[in-house]
Amino acid sequence: MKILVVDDEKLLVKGIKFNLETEGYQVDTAYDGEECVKLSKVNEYDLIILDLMMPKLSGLDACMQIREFSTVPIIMLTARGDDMDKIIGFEYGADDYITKPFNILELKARVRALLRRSSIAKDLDGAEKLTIGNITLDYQRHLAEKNGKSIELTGREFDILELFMKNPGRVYSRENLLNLIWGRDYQGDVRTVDVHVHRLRDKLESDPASPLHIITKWGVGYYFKGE
Amino acid sequence: MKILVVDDEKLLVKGIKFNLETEGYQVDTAYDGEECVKLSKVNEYDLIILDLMMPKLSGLDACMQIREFSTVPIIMLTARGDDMDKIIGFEYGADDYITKPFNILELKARVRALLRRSSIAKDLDGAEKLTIGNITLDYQRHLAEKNGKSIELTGREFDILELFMKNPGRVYSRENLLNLIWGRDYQGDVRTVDVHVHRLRDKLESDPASPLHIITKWGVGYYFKGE
DNA sequence: ATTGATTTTAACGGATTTATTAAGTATTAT
DNA sequence: ATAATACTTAATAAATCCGTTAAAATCAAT
Repeated sequence: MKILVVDDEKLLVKGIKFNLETEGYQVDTAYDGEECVKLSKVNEYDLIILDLMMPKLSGLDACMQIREFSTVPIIMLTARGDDMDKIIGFEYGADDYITKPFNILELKARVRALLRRSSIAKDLDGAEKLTIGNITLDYQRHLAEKNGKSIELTGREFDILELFMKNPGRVYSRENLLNLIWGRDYQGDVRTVDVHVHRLRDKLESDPASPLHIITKWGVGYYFKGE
Repeated sequence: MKILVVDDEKLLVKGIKFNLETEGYQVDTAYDGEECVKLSKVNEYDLIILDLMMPKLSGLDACMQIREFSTVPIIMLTARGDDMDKIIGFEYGADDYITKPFNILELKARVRALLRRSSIAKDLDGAEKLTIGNITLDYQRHLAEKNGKSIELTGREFDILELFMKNPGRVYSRENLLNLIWGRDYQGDVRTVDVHVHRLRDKLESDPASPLHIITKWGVGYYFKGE
């Protein structure tokens, strides 16, 4: 398991590196956002730990750039109070966050949890698949499967379903989805989301009128239910 | 709330103890690292305040030893300049630190912050949750849980329950609730509150007619009771 | 016990949110 | 360039929630 640790406080980076290495992980380090993006383009990391405040390129920007080409799990490090709201909303594509100063045991626990969660993605024969309940997402063929049957998905449909399936149960507002899937600078109608969800249901649900997997949280948004 | 204060300056320890006791905390004291570790093995402290420089066993070593068996929040006391790097950088497991000489008000504030933090916690899935007694509010799934069972809540219901659970025992008048949840300028009937409370009870209480959690303070309002 | 005030409960209609459909625009492939 | 596919917008229908009302039940005090 290969982890990249990025922070401009070199001592902190060394501390984390040391701790994670004793856990048996292979750890690379970087000290600013640019280096982080560069490294993660070249290497296949299983996890990235990323500080929010950094020179050259902030953690949030780095996170967004990485998300352009990778779905690697990212843990954000933040000072208490920072831009907490935005991070908690996970609008930038981070998977988890920890507030500084933190307890190294907590960091280890979260690293373990995220790696376990995402390791489901890389299946048996190296085939990149994500399965929740009786629905499987096939990354290589870029489609979904349900009870063995293939379901063709368009680009947007695939992205939405992937986000949902990576965090089953978690409710995403329409604004959330626009930010995460369409991008933060997208200036479109929120109702667009409804239509895409509708088409996803048409393809995925046995009875689209009373969906079992893509569920509406009234007044809030949508979420994915495993089974 | 039980706090352990450890420092070899006995006067300082007594001062802190006195101040924290006036805040309503129960305070134990120790004067070296060994005693600190021994005491924290026997007692369930909610917080430990630990000096860096101490005879027998330094604060850092004590901190590490405690971390072997406990995740209790720890605040380190350090002289300015001390081994700051190690505390900030190498993460021996302290949750916060204060440099001596310090202002007692600041210490109190940090104690409060650390103790409060433990109530709104994230579980290993990174989910934000607020738990009081056997009822849990799950922010990401936007619902409540009771004894492991999920309870769907509407928008208003969620807001009311959140306010209640953030201040258990505190009584809110109907006017209070209208101001806090509906907004200061809302011009509606106060009976609306009754109806929402009723619906909440229907979902949350085993026997809604004799509620255990959302309690009526007759002639005053409603409050939340943990267990 | 009776009375008056307060709270609980149930039901209804309006308001808001979501689902559905269809038509228009953009993108991609041939 | 044309056709096919994907995406967005807009309009209408359906579902859900919310606030009001009024009657029933409960409580506190005389």
